Amino acid sequence: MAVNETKVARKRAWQGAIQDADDQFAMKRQVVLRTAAQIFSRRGFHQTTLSDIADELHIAKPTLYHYFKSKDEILLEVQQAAIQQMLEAPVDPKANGFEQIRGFFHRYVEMIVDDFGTCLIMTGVTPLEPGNRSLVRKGSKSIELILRDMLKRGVEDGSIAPVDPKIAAKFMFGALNWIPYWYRSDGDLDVEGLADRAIEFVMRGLLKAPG
Amino acid sequence: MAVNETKVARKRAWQGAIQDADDQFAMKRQVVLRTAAQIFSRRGFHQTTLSDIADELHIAKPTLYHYFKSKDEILLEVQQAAIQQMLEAPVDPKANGFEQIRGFFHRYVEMIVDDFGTCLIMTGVTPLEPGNRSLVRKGSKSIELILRDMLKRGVEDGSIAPVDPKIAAKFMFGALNWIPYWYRSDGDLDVEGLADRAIEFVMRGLLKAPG
DNA sequence: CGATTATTTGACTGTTTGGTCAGATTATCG
DNA sequence: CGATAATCTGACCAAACAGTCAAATAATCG
Repeated sequence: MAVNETKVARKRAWQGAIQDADDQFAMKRQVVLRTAAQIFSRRGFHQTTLSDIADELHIAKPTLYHYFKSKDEILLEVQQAAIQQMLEAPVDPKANGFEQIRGFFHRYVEMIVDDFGTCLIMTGVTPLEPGNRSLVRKGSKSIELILRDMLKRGVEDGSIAPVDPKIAAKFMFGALNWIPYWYRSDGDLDVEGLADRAIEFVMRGLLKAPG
Repeated sequence: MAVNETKVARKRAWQGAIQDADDQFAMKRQVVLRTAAQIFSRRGFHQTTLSDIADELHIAKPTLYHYFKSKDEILLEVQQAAIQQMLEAPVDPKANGFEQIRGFFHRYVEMIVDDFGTCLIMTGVTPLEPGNRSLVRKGSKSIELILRDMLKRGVEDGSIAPVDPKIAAKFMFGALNWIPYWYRSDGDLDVEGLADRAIEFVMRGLLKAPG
């Protein structure tokens, strides 16, 4: 049963059965973050108590405070992880706009179906305290600006049709950001297939010569 | 100042200055729902206290319980209102799939930029208690099925390109559902303009003969 | 007017839950 | 082993907040 496998894996991860891990502390933090991200996404931030997270990990609530200073910090780190995954992705500087955009969306879909990315979208930034909220907003904005620049580049180098980068980016992100609300990775469509479909849908409007 | 105008209007509405209204009770309920929807969308359901809503209306918290039996019921009615707005919209049975879809999206954009629709999307159903959550999910599903049927019709009557109605609908709704997260009706783009852009983006993938 | 009903509210309660803390347990290492 | 540090936890606290209730006020109507 998949559920029990997950539980076993989680317990093993927590107890440090993975021998070659050097930094237990950092590793356990990661396990907390992943678990929290999953529960936050499923039940919502405010419907999830710290005890819920602790129970899932078979530890006591105060133990969480050994690794994080607040519930808010947990959510912040989850979301920052998702954002960083996008920001540190390499971009081929030699590719034209169209190709860069396709690569960008491929990474974006992968990011967003991951626990952290899903939590970034489904939980949103509203639960965060103002300071942290601004941080995440800033990160999200950076990601958006990357796409906008690629769109501009594509229009200029003629690899895509002339579009308003601001508006186009909004609709495109919308189509992709909604994925966590309906996509289940255990269904017919695997992540690769999803990415293909998503890219096809979202980029059709960018084609110059129709086909 | 727009804010103060809103406040005055709200107070007037509450106090029943609108003379020709017959049913004060029903009217005040509506005012509560609109106000709640706005605050829920802005701050999130759990960040909004009933006192917040009451304060905005210049009434006391217990007064709200004269009109609604719980916070949950308020959210439920807000979301049901949005859904009903879509479900009761007329569909031209003589139009082909393409035209029906365009009309559908136009109404959908109007619904979603409204307080109720925005709250439906931004607050989501997770805060609702299970029974009510199912109700709203069911309504949303009905809306989705309407679009799917139109897509199927369009493919069959040849007015749109052959697409998988299920997947296409998901991406299309995504692009539109994300609107509340970025669109401000007080900016350059008015609702009509937004609807045009949205429909253009979302329907480009449905065009058979390109152009 | 007086009486009946609808509307409103100040004061209160019960519960939930994020967060704390002192002490227990376990691991590390000289 | 013994001591020092890291990890973990049971018991507790304080604040926030949905919801209650008895009583006050306002509206309706004979």
